[in-house]
Amino acid sequence: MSEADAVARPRRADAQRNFERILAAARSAVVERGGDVVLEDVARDAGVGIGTLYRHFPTRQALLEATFLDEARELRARAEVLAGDICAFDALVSWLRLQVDFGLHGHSMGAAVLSAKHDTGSEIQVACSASRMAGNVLLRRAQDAGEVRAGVEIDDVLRLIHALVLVNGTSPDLAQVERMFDLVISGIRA
Amino acid sequence: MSEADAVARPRRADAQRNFERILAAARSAVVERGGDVVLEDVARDAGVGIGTLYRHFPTRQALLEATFLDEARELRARAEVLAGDICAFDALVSWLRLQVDFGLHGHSMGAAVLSAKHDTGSEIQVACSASRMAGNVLLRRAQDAGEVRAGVEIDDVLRLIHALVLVNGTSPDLAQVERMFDLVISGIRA
DNA sequence: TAGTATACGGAGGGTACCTCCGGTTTGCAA
DNA sequence: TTGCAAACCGGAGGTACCCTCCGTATACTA
Repeated sequence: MSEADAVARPRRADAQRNFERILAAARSAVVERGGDVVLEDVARDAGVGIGTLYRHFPTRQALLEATFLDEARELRARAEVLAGDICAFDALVSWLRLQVDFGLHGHSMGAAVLSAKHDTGSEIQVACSASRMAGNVLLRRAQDAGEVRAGVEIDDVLRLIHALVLVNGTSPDLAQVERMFDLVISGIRA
Repeated sequence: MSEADAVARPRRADAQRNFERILAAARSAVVERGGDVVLEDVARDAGVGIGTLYRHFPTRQALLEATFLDEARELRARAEVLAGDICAFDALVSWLRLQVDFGLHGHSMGAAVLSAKHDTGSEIQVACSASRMAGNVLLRRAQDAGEVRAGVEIDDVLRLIHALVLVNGTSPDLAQVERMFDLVISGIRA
């Protein structure tokens, strides 16, 4: 049922090539222009017609999600590494800070995408879920260590962090972002 | 230098009437459709041409700010009332919750507008400043009572609250909003 | 190499934004 | 009251972006 299965019949070579070109163009466009990319520009940068772009990514959202997929996967991987850290609380904080860094450093759309609702089973949904679960491990560990208040849920924390990123999207005041981040961290602390 | 002074020469009667009609239409449009109102619809609802709308409100932002002006003023007034409360902490929390309620209950654009940069001296900027200062009184009082951590700044708290509202703009899960709000409150608590 | 499923691309229709300017209305002065 | 200049109105139209549709081109298969 997953999209990976749907590619059982391999794509034509040109289609595969264009898919990758579009994604690459979209990535750099999102990095430098944020979430309100002009899709026609992406197509042009990719050396592809607008129709081709829309065939591969039926909606604007689909393209942005694809752009964000790598990031979601890396966040999961990082969480799993951090789960081996000695200090449970520091590990959690590091992971959360990573979300802020990712969000601010170009991929400002990440937060918006992450906080949106996705079709169950979509690649991005799966990746986000996995990332969230990995984060949840960090959270629970910190709670077991008595360093994070009981009752705090990973979804709420993440959503708050993403909100923080979103509102500081363009031209962020890094000092303020830092203080707001600290505010959130204080909020979860036991 | 304020806009109020600029109206020294009174507007023509029809201009005044249209100004108010447009504002009224914009308000109800924003309440039911959020920040991405279609300005042409607003003009039609106001019984006015699109050109007239743009003369009174040169930019989309200007219209939204005008829409939000009352809210900003009321938030200030509420803060000043709450400053008389017995419990400083409760007063602050009530005021912050008010921001969430206002933000969620239709005026979902409020947060976005509030968190944007405005021209110094503009009506909205003045109103926001006043509101923020009134809120700051509540915060300082709670800090003096030892109920809020020292070092917490009103700007950071408000921005975080507005971020919260923004990210829960359309179809908010009220229970989650509540939990996120609690998270913020815990974050400022001494 | 020929046939076919697949993919390409851009013209074009739709929506919303904002500007511009000819025509109209209003308020004031005589 | 009447005339006039300033102020105002309204919508046509240019721009930008979105997304769809379908005739043409291309890559795979036999």
